Amino acid sequence: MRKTSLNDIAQQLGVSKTLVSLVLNGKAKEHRISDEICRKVIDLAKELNYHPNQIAKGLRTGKTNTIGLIIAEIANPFFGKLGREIEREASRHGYRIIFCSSDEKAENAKQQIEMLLQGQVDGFIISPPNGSEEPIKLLERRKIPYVLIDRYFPEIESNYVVVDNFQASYEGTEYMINNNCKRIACISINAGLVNMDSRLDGYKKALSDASCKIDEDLIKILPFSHEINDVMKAIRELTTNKKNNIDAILFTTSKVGVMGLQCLHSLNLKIPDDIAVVSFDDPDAYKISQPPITAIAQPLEEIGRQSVKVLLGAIHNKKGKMMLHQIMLKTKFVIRDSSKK
Amino acid sequence: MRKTSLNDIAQQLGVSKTLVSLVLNGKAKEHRISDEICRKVIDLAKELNYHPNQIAKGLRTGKTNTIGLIIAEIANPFFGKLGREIEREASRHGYRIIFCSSDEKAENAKQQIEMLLQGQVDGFIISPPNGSEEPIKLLERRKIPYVLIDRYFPEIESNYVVVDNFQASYEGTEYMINNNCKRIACISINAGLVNMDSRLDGYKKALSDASCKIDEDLIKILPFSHEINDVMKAIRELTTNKKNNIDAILFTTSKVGVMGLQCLHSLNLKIPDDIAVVSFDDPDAYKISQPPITAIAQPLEEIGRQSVKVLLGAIHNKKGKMMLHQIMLKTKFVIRDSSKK
DNA sequence: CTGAAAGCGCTTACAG
DNA sequence: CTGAAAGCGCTTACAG
Repeated sequence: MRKTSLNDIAQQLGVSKTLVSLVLNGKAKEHRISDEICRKVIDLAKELNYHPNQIAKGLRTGKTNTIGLIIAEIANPFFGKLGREIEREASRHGYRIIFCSSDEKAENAKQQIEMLLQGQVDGFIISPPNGSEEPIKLLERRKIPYVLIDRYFPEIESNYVVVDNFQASYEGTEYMINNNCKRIACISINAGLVNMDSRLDGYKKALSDASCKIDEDLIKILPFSHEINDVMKAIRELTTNKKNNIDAILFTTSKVGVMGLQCLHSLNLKIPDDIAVVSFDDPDAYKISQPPITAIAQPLEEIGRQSVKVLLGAIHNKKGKMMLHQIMLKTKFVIRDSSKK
Repeated sequence: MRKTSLNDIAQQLGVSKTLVSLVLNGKAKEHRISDEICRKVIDLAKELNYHPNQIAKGLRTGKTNTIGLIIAEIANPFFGKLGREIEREASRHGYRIIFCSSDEKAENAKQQIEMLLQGQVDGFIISPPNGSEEPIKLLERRKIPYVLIDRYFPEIESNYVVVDNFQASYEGTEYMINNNCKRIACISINAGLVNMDSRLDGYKKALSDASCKIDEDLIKILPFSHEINDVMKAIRELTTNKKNNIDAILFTTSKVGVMGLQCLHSLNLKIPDDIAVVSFDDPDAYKISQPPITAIAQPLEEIGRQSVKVLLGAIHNKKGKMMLHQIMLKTKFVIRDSSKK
């Protein structure tokens, strides 16, 4: 049972492929094709269960209706949920998603971008790892539509959709200060990426605005690829050294946060009495945690929606003036029991 | 900056496209093409940063090096992690992944399969929703390589990679029985799907083998698309009705389990003292839960690996005899504090 | 109102 | 050892 092609329909009807193509693409009117033939073509197409070969169409038109999504890790719930939203919005517009997990490695992202550049996607949504400026610039040079999410490179003028990390972090830190936390530590990752740096800056600014000392010993930056023992080491250093004397932690990602909670539990530290906790992101785990964890929730649906919208705008507008869309969304501060002293 | 094509290389070198294609596809030897030309072609290709257009290649060869992955929900951590493993293994073999979330709706899966059937993928890995026999049979008729994961249809002779749900469920239930649980409830979903039915059967068999009564009132089956209030309703019914008198719950998925834990907490029921808990799957949330949740962990890496392997086997073997691969893997029972009475 | 023809960028018999 | 040609399944000027 071979797939039916345009030609099959044309031959059975004794008309040209041109005609069939025109009709099936809804261009019958503008070419004033007779209603009778129109109907015949449409009926037969349905009968033969005709679906145009997208590959052939893609080769001819240069459009694939496919978006390349490059994120850190689809297994990371943050990106999983974001991916779902992106898929949902893309699907509304007839686009499919090819996804690649970069593991936050620039080399991976580079290879993945180059691979998908080979005529397979109409554009990219990318959460660029540290050091991946080069492949992004390549997209720029080649005039491939793309939009960055979660972070961006200040030195590259590109479309992006991010959240206001500085403000979010400021708010979370300020809340802890107002809840009588005196020595607030911060465990973060990925130094150098603009989103993470902003989170750190927001934390510092909140402290200094409240006339709290910024103690570099209370700031732990983990390597890009961190595992639970990295988090454990950081927490041990923070909690065993008496002079640190911490009573709260801000986790700047849920991946770190989830691991951090495991560590705190295994060290028998009580939340929030011993250590108050606020974390970026809002995975399921935070809702069922005892106590539930105060979260800085990102508007995943909105990020997904906007990034697809901006990308499709760029795809359809390729020839027109490239308008830059740089969108910064608000996070939502979800207060739960982990941050109450 | 247009992409360089085969023709560009051929023209600059004054040779034919044939030659260039042959060389770049590593068929120089078997066509005894001179080393000198070989080198020239390869060097120029590198210099021009040539990458073959996969779409054109796909049209010609009928191969896209792309796998269609249809799962319930990429935002569901179980499928997210599984997706990651599938991506990893596929990537090792030079394959990309287009993913679609069916939301467990047969109609969605059908549309997604039909869409990707239009020449876009070489094969499918599918977690088929209830009632999606028809599109699966379509693949069968069209001789499209595919492999089912997580569940299968007993009446369709297909490749699949699943876990031994009966045994897993039996083991979890048996463990609770041996831990002095007398009245073990089961909250499940998706009646009719073979994996869920097996989980229920395993639960029942363990009870009857231990001479415990199977009380249908203790079995709650939620609709396909369940939200937390469905779970809440079930748990309320189980716990408020005195004659139910339950002291343990088996959750047959982590999605239900995570919601269930939220409900138990909000009802102020203590785990494991009031209610012991065992759940299928092992999301992060179970590790940081207090107490940590006893889990029936699925071998995600193995499922991912095997499903890709089986699929690629089928793709490469298309003409050969279709050997059926039906793989059933063992789960891992991870005992934690939630199930100790 | 309709069709013949070119071409998207490849691969692959076929011929020499 | 190398090349001309056909063709994958479409779309789209162009011509009438």
